[in-house]
Amino acid sequence: MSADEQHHDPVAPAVAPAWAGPRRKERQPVLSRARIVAAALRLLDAEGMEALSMRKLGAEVGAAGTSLYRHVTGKDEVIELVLDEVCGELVVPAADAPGDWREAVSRSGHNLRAMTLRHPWVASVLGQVGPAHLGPNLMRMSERMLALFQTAGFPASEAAPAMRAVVSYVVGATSGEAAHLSRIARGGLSERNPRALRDEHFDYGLQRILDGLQTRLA
Amino acid sequence: MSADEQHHDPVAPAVAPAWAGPRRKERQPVLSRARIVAAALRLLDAEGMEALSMRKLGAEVGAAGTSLYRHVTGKDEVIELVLDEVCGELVVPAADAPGDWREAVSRSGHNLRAMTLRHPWVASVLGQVGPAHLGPNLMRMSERMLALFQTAGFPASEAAPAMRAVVSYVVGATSGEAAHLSRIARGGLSERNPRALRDEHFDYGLQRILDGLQTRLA
DNA sequence: CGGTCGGTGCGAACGCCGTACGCATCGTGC
DNA sequence: GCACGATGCGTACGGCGTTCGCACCGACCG
Repeated sequence: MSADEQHHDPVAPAVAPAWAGPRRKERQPVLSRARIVAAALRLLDAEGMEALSMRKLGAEVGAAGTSLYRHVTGKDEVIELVLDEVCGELVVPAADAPGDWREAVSRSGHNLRAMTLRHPWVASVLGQVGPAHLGPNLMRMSERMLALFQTAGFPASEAAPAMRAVVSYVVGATSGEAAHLSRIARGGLSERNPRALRDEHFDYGLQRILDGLQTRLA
Repeated sequence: MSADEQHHDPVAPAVAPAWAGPRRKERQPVLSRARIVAAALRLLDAEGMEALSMRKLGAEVGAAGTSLYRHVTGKDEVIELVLDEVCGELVVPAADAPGDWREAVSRSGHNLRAMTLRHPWVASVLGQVGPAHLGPNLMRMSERMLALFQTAGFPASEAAPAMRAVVSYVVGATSGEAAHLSRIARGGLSERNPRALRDEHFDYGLQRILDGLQTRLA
């Protein structure tokens, strides 16, 4: 056999392996940024934040851990990329869409919460990193939401603080929930609060914030 | 030399070291839970969450890293303990104190924020762990704050969600600030927002939530 | 007073981590 | 046909959390 598919293995047996036929399995896809963040997302959703290591991530894409560094500067960048990836799932209504601002902001808040509960590791990332350099997806959502407040009639100096208030509440409320879910998933305790009750509590706080913001529009 | 102060060193020289006199330096204070959490708090405040390692913590108390395990089950417990320690700094007014509920809750929120900004690593802990098993200090503060809402006249089913709304906002808003501060401290960028502006934005959101809650008391 | 015995500090070691580096390989443009 | 950049990877380094067994010490019991 030509020694071109088992390149320099120090303990390789001398016999020719039968699978020597197709030069490399299917090297078509190999490595790429997109493939890496997809694998990282799979790993994080399946096993949580502290299960993400460069070696495991390499195995997930079918490569050695150190190969990733050809495409990514390090673990931090992987986390930034995958965070922005899930931010692509966010939905916030356009500012010029029909319907009142309150409904639109409420939906956006629920959507942000739903995304974070789908990917509970997001809470850990936000705690550690904060949006260090917020990616394009997160930036886009941020701007869309700000537009919601601006067209609702909030004065220029208040639109941003108002948006921050809503987002802060959602992030804070959801962090607690996500940590709770992670603990459950990691085999800790059993589900205590039925889902409906958590939903109700979350919406209660969100509506109170919207009540408070609405008084500023009079 | 009596081999009782350099117990079993495989490459020890045969000559008697001169410093054999005072058997151990001053072994008076040695190790204890309190000493360990105090050292951990010092380390965390000085260098942040990811600088906390059992070895460094051991060095901080003047011991080997592995010695800590005689007093503490592991790193997680250290974090739980030190988190509850700083929660002892929290101040929330008594429910039967004079003054309106709104002022009391507002003060409590500002106090919680101030504590977290004094110890920015708290945000990381809340993100990762959530109050896993909330310690006695945190529990005490939680109950005091709940009492504030109950005596304010919130119906029994609303007092807890109302409290959670306020706490969630404060935690969410402060996490972002703390991450920002940590990045600044770690030498990243320069202070961009003056402190006063951040204070103002935080208070804006807090007051809007209180506005919203107040409407429920009519 | 001698002996034993639980509590305590610690060195060594295991397995994992993030990452730097140099080598082998491969596809591609001259 | 060949040189060269891009790419995958084995190796290695330093650090991490944690376990384990040994040395030591004070206290208690005879």
